[in-house]
Amino acid sequence: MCEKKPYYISTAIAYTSAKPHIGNTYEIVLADAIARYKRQAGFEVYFQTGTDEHGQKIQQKAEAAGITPQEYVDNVAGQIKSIWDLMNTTYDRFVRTTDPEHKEKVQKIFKKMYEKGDIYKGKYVGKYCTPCESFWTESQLVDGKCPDCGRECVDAEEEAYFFKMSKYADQLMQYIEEHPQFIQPESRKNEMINNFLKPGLQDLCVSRTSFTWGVPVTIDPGHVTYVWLDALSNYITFCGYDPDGNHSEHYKKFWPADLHLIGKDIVRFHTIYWPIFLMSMGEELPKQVFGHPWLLVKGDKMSKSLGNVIYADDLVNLFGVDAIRYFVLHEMPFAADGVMTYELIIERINAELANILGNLVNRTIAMVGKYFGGIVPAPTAPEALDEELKAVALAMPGKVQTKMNELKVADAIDEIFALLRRANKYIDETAPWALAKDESQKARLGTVLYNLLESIRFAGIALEPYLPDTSRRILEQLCTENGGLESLTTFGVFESGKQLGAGEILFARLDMAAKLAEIDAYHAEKAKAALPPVEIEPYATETVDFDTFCKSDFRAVKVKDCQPVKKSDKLLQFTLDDGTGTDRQILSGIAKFYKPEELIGKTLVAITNLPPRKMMGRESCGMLISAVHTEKGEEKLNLLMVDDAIPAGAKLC
RNA sequence: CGCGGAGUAGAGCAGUUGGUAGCUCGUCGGGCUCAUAACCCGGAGGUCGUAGGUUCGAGUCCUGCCUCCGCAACCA
Repeated sequence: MCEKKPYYISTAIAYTSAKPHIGNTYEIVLADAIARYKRQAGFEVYFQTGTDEHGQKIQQKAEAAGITPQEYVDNVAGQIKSIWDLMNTTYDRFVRTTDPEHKEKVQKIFKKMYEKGDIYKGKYVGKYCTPCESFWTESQLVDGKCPDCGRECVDAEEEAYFFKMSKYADQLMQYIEEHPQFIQPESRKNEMINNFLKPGLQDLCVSRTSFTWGVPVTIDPGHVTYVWLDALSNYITFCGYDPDGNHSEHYKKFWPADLHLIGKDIVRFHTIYWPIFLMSMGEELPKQVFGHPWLLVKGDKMSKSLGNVIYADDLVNLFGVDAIRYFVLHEMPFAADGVMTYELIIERINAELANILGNLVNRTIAMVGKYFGGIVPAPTAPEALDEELKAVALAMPGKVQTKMNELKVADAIDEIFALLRRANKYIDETAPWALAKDESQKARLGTVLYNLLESIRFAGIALEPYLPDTSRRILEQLCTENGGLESLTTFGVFESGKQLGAGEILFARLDMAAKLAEIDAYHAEKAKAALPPVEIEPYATETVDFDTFCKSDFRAVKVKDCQPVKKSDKLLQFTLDDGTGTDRQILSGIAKFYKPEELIGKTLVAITNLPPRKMMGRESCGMLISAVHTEKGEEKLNLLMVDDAIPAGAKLC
């Protein structure tokens, strides 16, 4: 047995500024599907993911939260890892750029580049917004003013280290031309060449002095390493690269990476800066960078301001892991952005997972139970009709391989579903229920069911990279092991004579309206839980002078009678004893909070010298005083009730 | 004229070197009853964004125009 071929796949490391949404999560699921497939195809896979934890934004967020940056990133990195785990992803290593070993290596890399002359000290010239303490480029300014605060910016400069990008431009251009697969998809490659390489690369500023949360530059205290130099290095520092040259066996085996899987928004960093950094270090370049498209919600980019952010954990709660894996993997085109809506998810689950896959497995197992007592029959009576089904099954693994080698995961899944569709058709063609009525057709019936079970086994194994949990459940129902792709070279490997169980529903059909209502309720509940427990009105910033305050005549009043006001769902009508001997009538919009009868006899507080006002045709002379606050987003009100020992009419001052 | 991509059936998409327009969903009709009202078959629905050109023949090649989108260099 020859040694397995290595395959190194990475995702971009996630920036720990906030919890990742389903669009971010798509990347790890896609990488996982590829990694699982490569393992299945016999590669020794190294799958690395993790978090990018430095930068000004994180420092600011931590300050705002009143915690240290390290505490902040520990928390977010934990959230990210738990979502990766929830999605059932099989990364081999989860790396974090705050790892001391990584930081030390980055420092050495920086120094090495500096000593080589690729990094030099210069001056960064730009626009500076003094109140914001931020540098901006001309192009970032909005109408010549700070994009953050809108105030004037001034010309300013600061010391900084620059990387000589142009030195390696020709070399990179040549690499891109000689390796047509390097940048995928093609349109991104054109973008990079035309927008960046052809006009000529400018030197890149690779240090910052405006904040401290980063990898310190050893040769010049006060400077921290540019986050991209820090972040991109993760692909080698955690793989066993040693700036001093004593690389680990792991590094020698896996570098250069076979695939950096990243979002299309950061293609530039991975196909220009990163290769050039590697050239400077004298290391080989990754074989391929794939800038995957984005997952849009109803055609819009997910963003907090649009309020359309969808998180993976919520989706998993609502639909289950494999349904969501299936959706993102199958619904995303290779190069264009994919669209996600709840309606679409439900449609896909019903039409494909429940109807085509789940129902096929279920009806087949049910027939084996009904006609053979659950014992797997032997295929003793083949007919010409069977050949087409067998041919589709046997061709499927090769078709999947072709698609997966092009990273066309959605198309690969379609190839497996083509077999499932063909199997459903085969049932119709052979009509097992008709064969069952004729005892002389028993062997033929058994053969038909065997062919179906074997086809399901093919699909079950092939689905493992995409729907790992479902794959396992299918094979469990067939009482067989996952024999890997090598068990899919012959049709007829499935063992007959075994006793199968009753079978279980793999994916239940969802009722569109009911599920959408459930989703609404879920989000409403969640939104409520996220609201602050108690919220109070902001304090008045204006002062009121003492004389003005004294003009308000507050009195203790006793409730003689209280009645709801007809045709009003808010108002209560109070008859009050205010100590004058004449009843005072006040209307108050608190019916939502109190029942009239529970207030009779209580001693309340009212302001009595407001001008009388008509409400619903009745006069209100004054206003009852209440305390108001918000609880879990809900308005709460409590009438101010005072000691019953206080006589009616007593003045409050 | 900054660069690039896209415009094909109600929706989402395929259409390699130019040779009779396909797939999935939806919709309508039929079949079947093993199964999760599922599965199977069939129909309707497109002047392939637009105007020209090359050609015996253009969704495919060329040119102009319209619309949408991505990128445009230190916001990581």
